[in-house]
Amino acid sequence: MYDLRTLRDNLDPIREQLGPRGADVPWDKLRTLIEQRRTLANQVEQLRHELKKGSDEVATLKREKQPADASMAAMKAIGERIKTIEDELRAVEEPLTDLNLRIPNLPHASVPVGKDVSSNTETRRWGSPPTLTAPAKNHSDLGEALGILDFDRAAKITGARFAVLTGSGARLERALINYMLDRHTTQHGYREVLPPFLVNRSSMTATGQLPKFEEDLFRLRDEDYFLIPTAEVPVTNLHRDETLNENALPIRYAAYTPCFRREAGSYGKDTKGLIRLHQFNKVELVALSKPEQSYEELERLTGHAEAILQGLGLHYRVVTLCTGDMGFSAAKTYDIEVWLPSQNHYREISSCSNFEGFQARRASIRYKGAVEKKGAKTEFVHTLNGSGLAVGRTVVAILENYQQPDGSVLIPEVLRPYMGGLAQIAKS
RNA sequence: GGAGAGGUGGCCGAGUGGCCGAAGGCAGCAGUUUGCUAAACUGCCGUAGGGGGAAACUUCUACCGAGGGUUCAAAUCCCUCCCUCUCCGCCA
Repeated sequence: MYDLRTLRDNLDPIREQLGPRGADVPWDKLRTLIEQRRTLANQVEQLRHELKKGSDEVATLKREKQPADASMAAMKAIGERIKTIEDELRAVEEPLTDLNLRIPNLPHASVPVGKDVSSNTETRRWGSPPTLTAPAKNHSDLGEALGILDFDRAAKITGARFAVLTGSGARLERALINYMLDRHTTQHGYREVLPPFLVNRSSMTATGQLPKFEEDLFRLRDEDYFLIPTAEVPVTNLHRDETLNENALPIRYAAYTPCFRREAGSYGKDTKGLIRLHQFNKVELVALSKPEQSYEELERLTGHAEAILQGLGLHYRVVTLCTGDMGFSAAKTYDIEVWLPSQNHYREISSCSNFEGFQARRASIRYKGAVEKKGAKTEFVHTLNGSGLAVGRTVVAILENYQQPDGSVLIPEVLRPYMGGLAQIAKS
């Protein structure tokens, strides 16, 4: 969503900067609606001014016990005109707001231009792939053989794209959640949040999931509530409709939540295993910062997500997404991709984005200076978030990268305290 | 789920049709007084959008939970929805 005045004055530059991202925006219609809205709103304002003056006259006349019928009749006519024009205004504003909510964010100048994944750029790598003495097995075969993953029963009790973890598998998932949260809260300065997993339509609109991507979400039948696709939604919305004090920034939250996604349009992709599920666990990092510090904050936040992989000893690379591959709300995104031996390539395990003021405008999250300065304007904060990390995919990476020739899996050192000292998952 | 009460500015709280963007108080800011602190006194003190001005500022419009309606005129009357509180029931 854009400020209407900004949009009106910069429609062509915005269109140009969005490039292919703005391909499905009906620009001419948008331009027409903006102009119509302006004209109608001006008319309504003027008429209301007349009405207000006229009504005051009526009040004066009545107080002085003088006849007011003529004024009343005139004002009635104006009132009717206002009503007519207001209806027209509504008929313009509704589609205008809807269109405005469907325009994606502008990419930051440092983002590589391109139309798909082929234009993403690798920014850095850490570590190296493990040396396996036997051919790499994939995580679902390993997990099923170890008796810690059960996809058949998950399909029975729910359906495709769900998983059951049992025994050391369930404990590994829980250990990872705790390890991630502990590091982010005690070493990286985040405040832990445990939010609702269902949110309302306003929250989904504020962070950009709605109105454009409703088919990706699970929605309750009897209430207008949605299952969260990421903790980004409830956590960013903590401060919706608030004006924060400048001193409070930056605000950093870490939240564990399950995430629910319809995965519409991904039929046939990653059908096996834990990679793409309708429900998965994630520890999410969310930050609110002053605009001038948000890119510094993005680097920091990405580093915090990387620190988890480093702690676990997992090889990864960081990729800067190009303009065509970024999500709707993002101004800049780094994907962190972990090495998966069975696939012999990197898979996304975290996505860290700066949304600049895009979500903050939709959510009305602003800040103002601590000391009231003359001309100090209340401004929108910048919002950021990143996975730190997707827990299920971390389990995948551990199973595959730490697999042994006998089918057992070593537990990374840092997790052992969270696993009751367990050093290895073997078939029991 | 049933019954009742209520949502007004940063906070408390008055306002049941017009002179109300809204009394009064608290907090905040500026000043006077004061040996210091405190107190007292005076003034200022909401947000958003449009017009004018280099700016200080000025003017118009909107906003009293949200959205509709009645009326010349709505914080105030009517309808729908949301939220909070109290009691009862149920429940982890």
